[in-house]
This record gives sequence, C-alpha cells and structure tokens, in this order.
Amino acid sequence: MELLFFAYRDFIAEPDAMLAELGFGRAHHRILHFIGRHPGLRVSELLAILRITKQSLGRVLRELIDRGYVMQEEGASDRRQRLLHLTPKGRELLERLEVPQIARVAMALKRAGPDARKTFAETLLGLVDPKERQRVVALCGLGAGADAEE
Amino acid sequence: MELLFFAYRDFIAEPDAMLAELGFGRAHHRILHFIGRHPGLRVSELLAILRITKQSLGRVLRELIDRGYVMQEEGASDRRQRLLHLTPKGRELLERLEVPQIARVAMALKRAGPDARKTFAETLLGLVDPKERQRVVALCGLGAGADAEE
DNA sequence: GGAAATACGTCAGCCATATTGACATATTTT
DNA sequence: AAAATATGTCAATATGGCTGACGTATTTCC
Repeated sequence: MELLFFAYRDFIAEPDAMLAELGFGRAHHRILHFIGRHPGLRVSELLAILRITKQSLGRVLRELIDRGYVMQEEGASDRRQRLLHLTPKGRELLERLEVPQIARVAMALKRAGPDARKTFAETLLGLVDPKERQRVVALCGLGAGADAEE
Repeated sequence: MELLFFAYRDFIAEPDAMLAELGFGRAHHRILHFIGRHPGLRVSELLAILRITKQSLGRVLRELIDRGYVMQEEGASDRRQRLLHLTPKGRELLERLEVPQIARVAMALKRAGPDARKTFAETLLGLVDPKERQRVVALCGLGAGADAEE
C-alpha cells in the first residue's frame, strides 16, 4: 500500500513540474490524456471517467480550449454534443508530458521481469471497482492479448 | 498509465468516504498511515516522505492531535524532536480505514495469479525514483523475501 | 406541435490542501 | 556564545474539488 503511494507520487512528479511552468496543473494533464487517447470524447463521458462535476471540469477545460490545446466539434448525429479533440499544440504538449512517464513504466516493467506487464496490468485492474472493470478494460483498450502501450 | 489512474482512484475512494464523515480528508489518512507503520516517526521524516511543507503538515497534524488521534513524545536523545505515535483511537481509525483497502489488494493479487505480489511490488518499486528506492524499501520493510503486508 | 428530457455551459460561494515567506522557540552542536 | 537544527505558527495565495441554481440548444416523446 505504501508502495502504491510512492509509485504514484513519483510517477506524477515529472509532468507536474512541466505543467506548473505553463500555469497548468495535474487536472489539465488528465484531461489532455483522456482526450488524446479517445478523440471525439463527449463531455459527459469525460466527466464519468474523471468522476468530477461539470463545474470542476468546466474551468479547466475552458483554459485548455482558450489557450488552444483542445478543440470542440459539434456532434454529427446529435448537435448538442461537444466532441473533444486535441489540437496539434495539445498533442505536442501531451507527448512531451508523457515521454518521461512512458520511459519510467517501460523501465519498471523491464526491471520486474518478462511477464511483468501482464501481471501488473491484471493486478491494477483488480484494484478497480468490479463494476467499473468492464468499462475500464474497454477504455484502456486491453483487448484479449493485453499488449501495446503501458 | 490509464490503469494506474483508475486503480489509484478506486483504491482511495472508500477511505475517503469514511474520512469525509469525520471531517477529515485524504491528508489525514496519509499521516495516520505513516505514523501507524512507523511509530516514533519524527516530523522531519514525515515531511520528507509526504513531500509537503511543514506548514501544510502543520494544520492537518494539529487537527489529528487536538482530536486525540495522534500523540507527540519528546525525543529521548534529542529533546527538540517530537516523535509521533497513534493513540488507541488513532489506531482504531486507521484500522477501519484500511480494512477495505487491504481486502482490495488481497483480491487483486489473488486474481492476478500466484506470484503477482512479487511482480507487482517490483514494478511499483521500479516506478519510484531510483534515488529514492533504497529509502522506500527500508520504509516499506521489503526485506529479502518481500513478504507480509501489501 | 408542444412538453419533457438531455447535453452542455456558467455564475457564485465554499472547502481542503497545497504553496511561499517570515518569524519564534527550544535545543543541540561547534 | 554563536550557529545550526527541529519544530511550530502567522499570513497570504493558488488549485482543484464541491453544491446549488440557472440558462440554452437540441432531441425525444406523447
């Protein structure tokens, strides 16, 4: 349990420092991340993923839009929807933020042995609420083989 | 990476809810946790672990002391030190907070197979800053065999 | 075609937790 | 005695959550 705390603390530290220079926070990173991985994400889906209120999301998302990191697109089938996309600028920032994290995960998995990826992913998934697991699996693209990405 | 977010989110959720009822927050839990596992912890050590400023710690620690969850003891060899301990009330609360978390981890490890514990711990440790690892190993009591606890 | 439900946005105020900077006190070290 | 250390505290500020209320555009349903 303590390990989980330390790992999360250090995992988050590098991007946090970069974000701070831009006047952003961790919340901005999370939003960029999920939009980046799921282009065309609806606002309501993002709220469900993050488990925050729309008011909380609102302020942070507004900053990202105003400063040109995120774009909104009107839904094709439902014009009430605002489908979220990263701009090239947003993609570039996300990339920069996550390079150190990806490297860190890759190193940790290498260090822990050949089938660490699978075991690690399975265990983390086991920590997620059982009711949520299916959705998380879908979101993370953990298909049959559970490969690619971290 | 997304998995890490979801796992951490759900791992934290139960104690958070209990704490909220007492008017406490996540910060109180972290402090109880580390004092609980390391009785006699010094304030400066706690600050280094949590990576927060003493002002931030101050308020939260004060509440825990004032409400009878934590005691301070004068250092034997150095009377400037305030060694931290849980009161019985503090131990009782910590226990209640962590029962669901321990169960959750146990289930996740079971689900992920026989040597999940070792692989999981190794991977998490790999995520920690290399410079910090030694200290974390010592703190978490991950001796040779890496057994007991989570 | 009009009412209700949905998707989203926004205003205002509150709380928890973190920050920096400055300063106080007791104690130990040099 | 002076300096360094361990801790505590005051004040101001920022971030990122929250609740509640309300507004608007659009879709759905009777």
